[in-house]
Amino acid sequence: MAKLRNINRSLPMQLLLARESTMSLFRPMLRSFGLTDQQWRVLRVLAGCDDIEAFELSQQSMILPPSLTRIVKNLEEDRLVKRTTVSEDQRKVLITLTAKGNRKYKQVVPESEKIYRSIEKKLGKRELDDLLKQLVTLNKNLEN
Amino acid sequence: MAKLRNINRSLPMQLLLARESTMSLFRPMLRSFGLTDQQWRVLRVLAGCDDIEAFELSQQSMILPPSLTRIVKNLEEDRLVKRTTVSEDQRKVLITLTAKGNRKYKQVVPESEKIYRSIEKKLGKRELDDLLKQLVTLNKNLEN
DNA sequence: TCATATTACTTAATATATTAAATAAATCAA
DNA sequence: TTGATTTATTTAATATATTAAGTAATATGA
Repeated sequence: MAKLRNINRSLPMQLLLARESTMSLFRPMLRSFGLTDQQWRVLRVLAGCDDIEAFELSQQSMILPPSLTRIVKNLEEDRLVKRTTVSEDQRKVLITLTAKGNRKYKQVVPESEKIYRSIEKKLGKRELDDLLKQLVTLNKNLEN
Repeated sequence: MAKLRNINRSLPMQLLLARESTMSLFRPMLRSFGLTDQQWRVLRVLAGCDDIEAFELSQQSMILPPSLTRIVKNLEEDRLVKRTTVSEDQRKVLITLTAKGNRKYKQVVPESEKIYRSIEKKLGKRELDDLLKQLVTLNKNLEN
């Protein structure tokens, strides 16, 4: 009978485990700021630009459009982001960070970096850089 | 102002992207068998043992207990798994694969391996093994 | 120009994730 | 032995993921 590979040899499983191991270090910090993982991904992208179209935000934050619709709605209710429509193309929606959103972002950044440096310390900077390089290569080679 | 690292240098983001790139290759196949990602993770663990306690299944499938409760309930409605309670400790629940569940598992395995080999071909076996080794190390070093 | 197709986003439906609280069985301590 | 604690699982509440369908604005072509 055909047997499936062991979990230790399964790329999808090891990636899932790695993502979880890593995020579990950041999650308590994000929650202490009242943010979910996904909300933070959105704020992070928005902090890197003046404004951005919904589709582009979806790509960069790796959140599918239907989820993004609700996440942005919730962030808007918290006054962290603002939505406007583009007059030249009324289908499009522009999303921007509010001043409050920017303050929140600036509060989280140093805490996030602190955690990141603790990971660097645990793994070794060289090993981490090497792993990152391999992941970037993987992602390049698998993108369809 | 403190600036956050670029996404290309963010381990959590690259892991998320890698997991997505990889799973997007398996997902259509799993859906064609009427399975979600998580349902497949559960079947896969169950196929490796006669029966298993809910907590242990939760660990091995990397699904939190509350999610597992519903996933197992759905799989039970599809007659792919069976639940029984342990007489020595009535708190515990044992989950087993049914004959139907085992047939489903055996159908999926060769298709899954086929996709895995196509990934090996795209990335190179040596590179893939190396990446896996690094991920296993990462997971070992970050487990609390 | 006007029907058709495409684009950008939203809504809907079902499944899963996360955290907290609840339940019930088993264990422990006085 | 019994009241308190712990363990194993489930329920509940809110947030997100995934796929399909819907809506409205824009672009395209005869």
